[in-house]
Parts: sequence; C-alpha cells; structure tokens
Amino acid sequence: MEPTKIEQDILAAAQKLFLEKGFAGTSTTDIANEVGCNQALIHYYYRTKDNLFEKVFLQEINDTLKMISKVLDAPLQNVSLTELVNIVIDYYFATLKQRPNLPFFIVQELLLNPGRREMIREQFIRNEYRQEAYNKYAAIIRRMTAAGEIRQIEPFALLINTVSLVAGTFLSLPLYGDLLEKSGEEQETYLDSRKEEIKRVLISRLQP
Amino acid sequence: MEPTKIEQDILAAAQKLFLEKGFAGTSTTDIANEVGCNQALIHYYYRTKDNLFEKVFLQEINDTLKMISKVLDAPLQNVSLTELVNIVIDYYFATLKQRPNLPFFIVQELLLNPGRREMIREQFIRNEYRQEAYNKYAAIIRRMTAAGEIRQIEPFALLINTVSLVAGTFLSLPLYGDLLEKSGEEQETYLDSRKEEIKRVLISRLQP
DNA sequence: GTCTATAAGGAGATAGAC
DNA sequence: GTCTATCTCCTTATAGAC
Repeated sequence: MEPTKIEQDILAAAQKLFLEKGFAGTSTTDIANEVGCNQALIHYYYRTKDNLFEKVFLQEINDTLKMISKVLDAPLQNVSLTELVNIVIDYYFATLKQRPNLPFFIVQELLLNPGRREMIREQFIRNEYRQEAYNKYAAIIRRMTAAGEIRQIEPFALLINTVSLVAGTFLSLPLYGDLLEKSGEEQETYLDSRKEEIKRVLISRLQP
Repeated sequence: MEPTKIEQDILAAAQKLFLEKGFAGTSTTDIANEVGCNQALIHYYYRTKDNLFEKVFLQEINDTLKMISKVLDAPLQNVSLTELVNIVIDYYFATLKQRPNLPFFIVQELLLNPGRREMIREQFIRNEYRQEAYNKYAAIIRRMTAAGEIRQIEPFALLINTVSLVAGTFLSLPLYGDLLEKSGEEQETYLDSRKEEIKRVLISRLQP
C-alpha cells in the first residue's frame, strides 16, 4: 500500500518539526499548520501523535543506518589508515550537515521517554542495515589490526570514540554559535576545523 | 536574604525532576508532590515555572564550573602528560558519576528552547568560574606545548575533544544499557573501559 | 476525505479562605 | 504561609456535517 501524497506531506511536516522541536514541543496543530490542513486530518491518517512519531523515528533510524552501511560498501580493502579515516569522516560530516539536528533528536527522544525505548529497541535490534553495517565495519577494523596496519583496538570502542567526537561537534554547534556569538560563516569554519581535528585524533589513536 | 528551608526544598525537588525529565516533562504539580506540599506554593515562592527553572539551571552551571575550576588548582605544574590526563579524566568521570544526567540536561535545555539561550548566554559569559577555569586550563596547555611536552594543539580544540568523548560516554550509557540490554554491573564496566580508552585517545593525540 | 465543532483532560497561574 | 478552588488556555482525540 503506497502512501498517498497527503500522507507523505504529513510525514514530512512531522519529521521537520519533531527534529526541530522534539516530540513534546510539537503539537498536532503545529503539524497541520505546516501541512496547510486542519488538525483533525493528522489524526484521521495517523490516529495518534505517538503513532506518527514512531513512524518518523523509525524512518530516521532506518535511513541513517542505510547511509552508514552504504559508505562501507566502497572498496576499502586496500586503503591506508589515513585514507580510511578521511573517507569515513568526510562522509559522516557531509551526511550530518544535511541533518544537523539528528544527533540531538536521537539523544533526546531516546533518553527522555523510557517508555518508548522498548519499541525502539525491537526495531533497532532486528534492523537489517544495522547488523550489516556493524559487521562490515568490524571486519575492516579486525583485518587492519591483524595486518598490523593499525594499533590494537576494540571495534566497538572505536565506534563510540568516533560517534562521540562527531556528534559532540554537531551538538556543540548551536552553542558555539549562540553562546560565543559566532556568525554562520564562523560556524562553517568551526565544522571544518573540527573535521580535521577529529581525523588527527583518530589517526593518532590508530597509528601503530 | 538567606533562602528558607521550604525554598531550598522546592529548589532541590525541581532540580531532581528537571534533571530527570526535562523542563517540558516536569509539571509544577510534580514538583509539589515531590516536596510534599500543594502546587500553589511553588508559584507563591517562585512565581513562574520558567523562573524556577532559571534558578535551577544557573545553579547547575555554576556548581559545575566551580568544580572544574577547583581541580585545576591542584599542583599541575610539574606533572607529566600521562599524569595530567589521568588526573583530569578521573576527576571528570567521578564528578559526572554523581550526576549522570547532567550532559543530557544541559544539551537538551540549551538546544531545545532558543528563547532561553539569551538568559543563559548572559550568565555564562559573565560567570567568574568559567573565565577562571578556562584561563587556568589554557595556560597549562600552552606551557606544555611551549616546553615540547605535548604536541601542538589549540586549547579550545582539546577541550571540545575531551568534553565530546566524556559527555558522549554518559549520553550513550542509558542506550548501552537499554538497547543492548546490559545490567548495572556491565554498565559500570562500560564506564571504566570508556575512561581508560579516553585516556589512551587523549595521550595518543598529545604525545609528541 | 476533509472540514468544523467539541469533548475531556492537563497545564500554569491566581484569588481568596484560613 | 499554606491551603482549596477555580480561571484560562492549550492539548489530543473524536463526532458528525458536508
């Protein structure tokens, strides 16, 4: 059952607003205004706000994992450590620049509402792209460790390092802009400098 | 004007609940129940929920900066790179273990409500402990760089690296526990292993 | 399918008794 | 100072006209 245009419009509007203002900060009336219809129509198509949120959240997770999996399909078998870090971090930054709120959104909704974690865990555990992406990734790290091209490290630990550094950059971006009163250009420069610094950190950690 | 006992009780209850469930997720009725009084009393002492939140938030920031400043008063002038990283990261972890929700709380409330950032910026900019802590910290890094004891690095970049890695660990902790279904003991082990890994990362990055 | 109207409940804030 | 009662507004969700 292909989703109709109006269903897609509602989903897109909900996605935009949930990402911006979170679940609690977005009312179904807000979503209706964004779509250009009345509030009852939101409920006609998605019944409850919770259900609509679930659809949005799962789609975000799915799309993200699919993208992550995709970059690992590039021929990474024979690249050097420096090349590997460059490819992964450049790609990661480019992806997040399109959705700068994504780290915040995921952190917020996953931490704030423990009641929703059950639903999320089920979908997360059985998500095919997640398994696939992690296995591809871990295989690369293990191979390079065995070949002596990088220092000994647990793939999971390296993953948390990378995600922390990159997500931390995007989480700190609005604070950098607001608290330190930086312009849009300066924020661009900040992102670029963080990108290069993160590469240095990862290469230092991995270089034998 | 010393705050009375009831005022302190309300503040403590509000702090607990805001840290747990965020501003939007906490009602003044919740706070009253936690205190053991009626909801009107909250408003009698603090007028609005916003005002109460402001008090809580500023106190959190102030306490945190004060603690950070304190550790930098230790005699760090003659320690090695490894010792310095050990002291700072151990202290940082011990502090956050007492308030594991703090990173999430700050991220959430700072990002979610742009209207509040103005108030926060003012307090943040003129906070004496912040200036003090950052200056002490930057002086140490610059001295060690000049002495050739660590590699060239911008103090601010190193700060963001450190905060990202440590905050990322605490933000990921409930996800680690929930999504991967880890017990409390395993979460303790996770924290310890993250602590040691973060030290390795920072030392690798800084070692000449 | 899409609308208006409205029900039902919860929120923050205040009035006024004690 | 502390309580109960209540006002007003906003939310989600549904009923029913078209």
